[in-house]
Amino acid sequence: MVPGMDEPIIRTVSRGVNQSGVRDHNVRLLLTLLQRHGPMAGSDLARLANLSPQTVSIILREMESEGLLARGAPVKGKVGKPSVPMRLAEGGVLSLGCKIGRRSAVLLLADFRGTVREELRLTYNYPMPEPIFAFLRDGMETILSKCSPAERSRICGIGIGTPFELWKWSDLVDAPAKEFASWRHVDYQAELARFTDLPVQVVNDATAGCQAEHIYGRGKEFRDYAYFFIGAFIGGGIVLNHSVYQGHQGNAGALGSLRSFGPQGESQQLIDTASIHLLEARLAENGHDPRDLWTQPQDWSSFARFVEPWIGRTAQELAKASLSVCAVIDFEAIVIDGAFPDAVKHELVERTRRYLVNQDMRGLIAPQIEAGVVGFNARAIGAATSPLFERYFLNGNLRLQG
Amino acid sequence: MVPGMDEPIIRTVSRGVNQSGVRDHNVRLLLTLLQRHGPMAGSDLARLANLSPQTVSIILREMESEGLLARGAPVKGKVGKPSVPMRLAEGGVLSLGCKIGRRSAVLLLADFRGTVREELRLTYNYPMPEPIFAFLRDGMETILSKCSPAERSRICGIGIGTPFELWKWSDLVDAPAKEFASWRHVDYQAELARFTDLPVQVVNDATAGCQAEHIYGRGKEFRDYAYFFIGAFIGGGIVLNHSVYQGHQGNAGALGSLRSFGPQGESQQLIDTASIHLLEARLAENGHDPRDLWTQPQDWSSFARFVEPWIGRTAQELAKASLSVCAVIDFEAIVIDGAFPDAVKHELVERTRRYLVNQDMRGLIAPQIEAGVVGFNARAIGAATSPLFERYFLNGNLRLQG
DNA sequence: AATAAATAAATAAATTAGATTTACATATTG
DNA sequence: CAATATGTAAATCTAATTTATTTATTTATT
Repeated sequence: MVPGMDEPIIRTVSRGVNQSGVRDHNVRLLLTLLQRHGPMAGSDLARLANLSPQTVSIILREMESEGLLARGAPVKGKVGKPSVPMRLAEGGVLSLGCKIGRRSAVLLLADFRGTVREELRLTYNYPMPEPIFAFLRDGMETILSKCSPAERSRICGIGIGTPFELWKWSDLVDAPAKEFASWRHVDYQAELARFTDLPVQVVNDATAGCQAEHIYGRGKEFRDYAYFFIGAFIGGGIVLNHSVYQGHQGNAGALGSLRSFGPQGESQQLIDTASIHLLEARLAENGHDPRDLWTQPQDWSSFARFVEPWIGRTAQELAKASLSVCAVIDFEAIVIDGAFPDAVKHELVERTRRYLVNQDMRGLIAPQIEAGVVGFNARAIGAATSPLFERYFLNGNLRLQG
Repeated sequence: MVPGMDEPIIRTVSRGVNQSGVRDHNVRLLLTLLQRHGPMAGSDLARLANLSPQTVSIILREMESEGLLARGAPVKGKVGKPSVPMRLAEGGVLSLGCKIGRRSAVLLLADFRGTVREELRLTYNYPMPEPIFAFLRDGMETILSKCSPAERSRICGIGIGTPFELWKWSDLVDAPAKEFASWRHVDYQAELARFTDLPVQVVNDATAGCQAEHIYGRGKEFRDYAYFFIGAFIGGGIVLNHSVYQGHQGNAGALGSLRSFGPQGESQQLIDTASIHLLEARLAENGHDPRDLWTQPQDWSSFARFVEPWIGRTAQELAKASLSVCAVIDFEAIVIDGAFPDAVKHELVERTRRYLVNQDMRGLIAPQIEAGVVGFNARAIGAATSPLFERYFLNGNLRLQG
């Protein structure tokens, strides 16, 4: 049995449970445990899940016969019968992810272990619906044509990561306001339905990044954390109870909208004080081409003169923002990632930690400040996980539909 | 940790489900639905819970025979057999709640429909463990002695609502630092175990207020909201997915620690800029007795000269704080309550609404600003609900154990 | 080195819990 | 009286647990 169903129903608190619900839950639980902890024997899964070995055995054999799980080499060296570790099968489930950003859109195909199989990119001066949907249509055709029929049948959906209320961005991205307003009425489901039958999930782009870090990166280390993704504009995501929380309207973790203060004490938002577009502007002012930031993603050394003060300012803002979010939820950690070189990321994290200790922490529990590991493609990879969670994994928190 | 315990055990996502787990869930679900929606027929419950009428029937009869539910008069006037509305039985479950505050402690006995049966109060200049535990011991004896044996057996626990890290308050409450530090190592479970076998839950006081508003007040109207309780010091709680979220360490909703700014632009916390102790200080400066604020809880008209500007300042702070929290979670609403007259509360809410529209709301969804209805006793009533949730109601979010 | 004992894993068979389905009695409206 | 909805008894079904068995291995003993 594949745990998912044709018409995904929101799991509200107010839902009764019956036997098939139990099985669905337990199947998802075992898949989720294998995803989080890596290959494991049935006996270990039974202990971890608090299920009887027999129940686990039955579910594992079923999933194995469906091709979702693969059998590892028996582990010897301990007393007793050798255990057979089970793992998520390579290519057992595939999904598509798309990220729509300030400078580029990415479409990729990944499997449920996080391996990216194909990746396509479209760059632009500012995003517009028509070229992006054309890119998706052609891109999907390209990608699907490389898949065997068996592989194609294992693709469980496509996730789109896009900023919240993109249509309000026209001034930020120097796009003609009128033309740009067409984003307002874009219906992703409807547009994609023109050329694909796959289920479509729409997620906030930074929340998608958070999702990627959560399942393929450092997220598993923490129960509750806030995630900052610093791209052209800073965004965020939040994790509660080991699950990404999207929020009622999909706008939880809108960390770019946290209050901040400009140099003259005027009220600003984090997006105005801790984003790469500030660095772009500084480069442009000084006669450099800001697009080099994106074309040389792992080497910003030629701009060091501008990058250094930007890191300082950004770290200061992140330290304050970290405490603001910890007043709302007692996060264990703050995870910072972004579209910048690893060296920049680690310097930023280090300095944020140093600024943090100087803050007023009365009534708060200081969070750990940690660097994310997924990096550039986090948003697209995370978008691809949405269909997986919809059908195969367990998500403790409610999620949006569609 | 206060609202928590030494080793918090957590119900993780990673738990398998079996038949008895299913029954437990469904029983709690029906109780929770009756609590939230009021009396209802089995047929309605079945539709709402998405369970078969038969399942609901069996569970209802069982709970009725246990005395948890009572049968209402059959409802006629519609085609078909009249339906029999079932309701939470008066006194079906009882619990104790205690709030420890700046100026007073309260102990009360309530039933699971929210009716307060007994209420005792202890006032002091500042809270200290010994007199408070003595008050609890004597108070419980007083209250229990008025109960029949049957009633006593229906008391399912005691909840304690107390501020986080109380021992750090000595300067705020003008208590001798050394003596006050004894709060640090207080173990509520152990202290109460000296004179009662009831299970003890410790919760943050403002979170308890939130819990009370959530189940007996306006909370049911919203799926996600932040709650401010303005007492001597401001505190908060948060609700996600129709359930109070306490957080990993019990310190979620530490809204008093939100960043704010003093008159000279210096960094402060909301607790310093939006609490009743500011008003107390102003009264004291002007030769009034600040304790009158607490002894005349429904009439502050004699201090109008000071109350009026305090409301203005507080509303301004609340408006900013509201948006800060909405950047973390896309709350539908902000609910404001406190230990002040209803007239003050409504003026505060009204003015917060007006200030809100002048804020920078880019990237955010404006929350509704609403007044809570539980008021003064919210924290103690809410504390009493903790044992109820532990045993009888459904809480979508994980909670701390112990 | 050969063999027996102990241990852990995996699974088949029997049992059990609790949900759903089916069928029906009942009380009401129109 | 027909239609309709509620509420429950009996039968059925799903998926869990429990009990018992097989299997592969390590460890101790001869």
